Amino acid sequence: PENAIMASRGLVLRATSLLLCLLMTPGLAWRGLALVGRAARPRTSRLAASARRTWAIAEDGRWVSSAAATARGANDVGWSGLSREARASSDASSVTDGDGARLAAAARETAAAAASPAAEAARARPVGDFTPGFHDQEEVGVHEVSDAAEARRVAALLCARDELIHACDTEVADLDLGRSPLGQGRVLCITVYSGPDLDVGSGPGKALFVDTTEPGVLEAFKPWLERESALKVWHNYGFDRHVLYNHGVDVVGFGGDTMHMARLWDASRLAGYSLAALTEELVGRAKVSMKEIFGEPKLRKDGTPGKIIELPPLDSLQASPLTRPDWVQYAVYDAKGTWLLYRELEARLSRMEWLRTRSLFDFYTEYWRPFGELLTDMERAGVMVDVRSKLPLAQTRAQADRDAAELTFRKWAARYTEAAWYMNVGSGTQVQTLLFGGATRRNSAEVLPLRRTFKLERAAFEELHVARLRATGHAHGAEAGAAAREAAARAAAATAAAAKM
DNA sequence: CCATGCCTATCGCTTGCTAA
DNA sequence: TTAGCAAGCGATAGGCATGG
Repeated sequence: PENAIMASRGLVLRATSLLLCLLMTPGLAWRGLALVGRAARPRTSRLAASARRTWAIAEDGRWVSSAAATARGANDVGWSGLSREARASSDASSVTDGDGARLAAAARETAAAAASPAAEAARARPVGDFTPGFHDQEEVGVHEVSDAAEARRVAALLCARDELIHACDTEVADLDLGRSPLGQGRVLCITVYSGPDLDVGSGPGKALFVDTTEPGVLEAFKPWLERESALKVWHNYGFDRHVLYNHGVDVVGFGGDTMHMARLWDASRLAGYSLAALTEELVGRAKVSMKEIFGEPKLRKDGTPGKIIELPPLDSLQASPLTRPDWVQYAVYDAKGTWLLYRELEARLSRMEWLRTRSLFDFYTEYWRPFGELLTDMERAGVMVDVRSKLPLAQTRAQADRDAAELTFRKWAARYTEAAWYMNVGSGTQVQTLLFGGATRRNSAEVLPLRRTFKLERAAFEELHVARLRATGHAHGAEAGAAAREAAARAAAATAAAAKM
């Protein structure tokens, strides 16, 4: 249709998980039901809780968690100051080898030692049961690909290893997380882990860090990414496929999506389906978030660090020699995590029966995997919406329907509590008070308040009041307006009186 | 001493989301 | 479908400096 324009790609993207839910077989639905009882298990593991902790440096130079630091009154020894120092010494020791994480850790230790001689002893056994964040993580061996010639060489080697399953991930800059990755986002790097056997010249079992900000590198990898017979597994394939498509790379050779596989394995996970949660739980591999590794406290006007942690632009984390080693480790860690998770989920699904003689992994391979590929095609195409003629009509109709439903609700609610006529029907808190005020929570002794007071804009009040008078047939036209103003004045006087008390 | 302005932190409520 | 969570936002409290 000539007037139709493309819209709502985000809508399609969001429909992905819903569609996957709809695909559930009866067997799966039953499984989901049975798992509800698991809700009682601890939501957060000890590891996850520790990873979320922030760290400070005490006067004696030792690392302490923020809670402990506050208790000692040591939280004023700003850790951002130390972090800068650490980076300065990391710079001084010339970051040239790929051994970034260890180097940065050493730099931090140097800085800590400089802060106090007592730190030397403390360094061997840090306060608490773990060392700070990121450097707890296993270090992944890396083969860096940073120029076109090397990219061509490595991509050719990959093309010769179609028997392997290659786990891939990307890091992306210039992305608005609230919007679809189609048409926005710049791929900074691709990371690949193909198992312990692949050796591209620097030894077996290395992960690849492919720097796509260098000219010609992505082009050199394009043939492998577009190679149907090279099976690549991802965590949330759609996202990576779309951002790569922005660069003219049409990824095919879909080997699997660990997010979808996890959904098939357990469709009712309270912890969700993030790579971090799944790898921690299924392969016992903790992950520290980007914000915790690279976040810096926002400086207040007076220069002292504030409480808000900000993430620098991601392209600068990759480009700066101070952060690049940690960045490479971070990126590669996810690719290896995806590979490990794939293997684990393959094993778990293979142990689950489907059609008596077959397994849920067969089901995944035969149905969900091709459907996963199809879904990304659908997302790419989007949904045609006739914005000029159909959409305004649909909107008008939807709004009228909603207004009518709201009026019905107000009439009903006001029969029980007069003030409910004026409530914000979109507020969960207000609806909760109306329906459950005075009730006791199932899991605790807490009793929901029987009565709560909510603020209301004068204009909104007047509008609702007019609607109320109209609905109850007490007044019409100008009369209603006058009544509303009167009521508003009464309400304002009451509020003022209450404020004085 | 008080008023004022600027700033940050925090609170309560709404909203959107369940991935990245 | 649902509960629970967290981001975002406006309102507000409180710290601090300045100025009369």
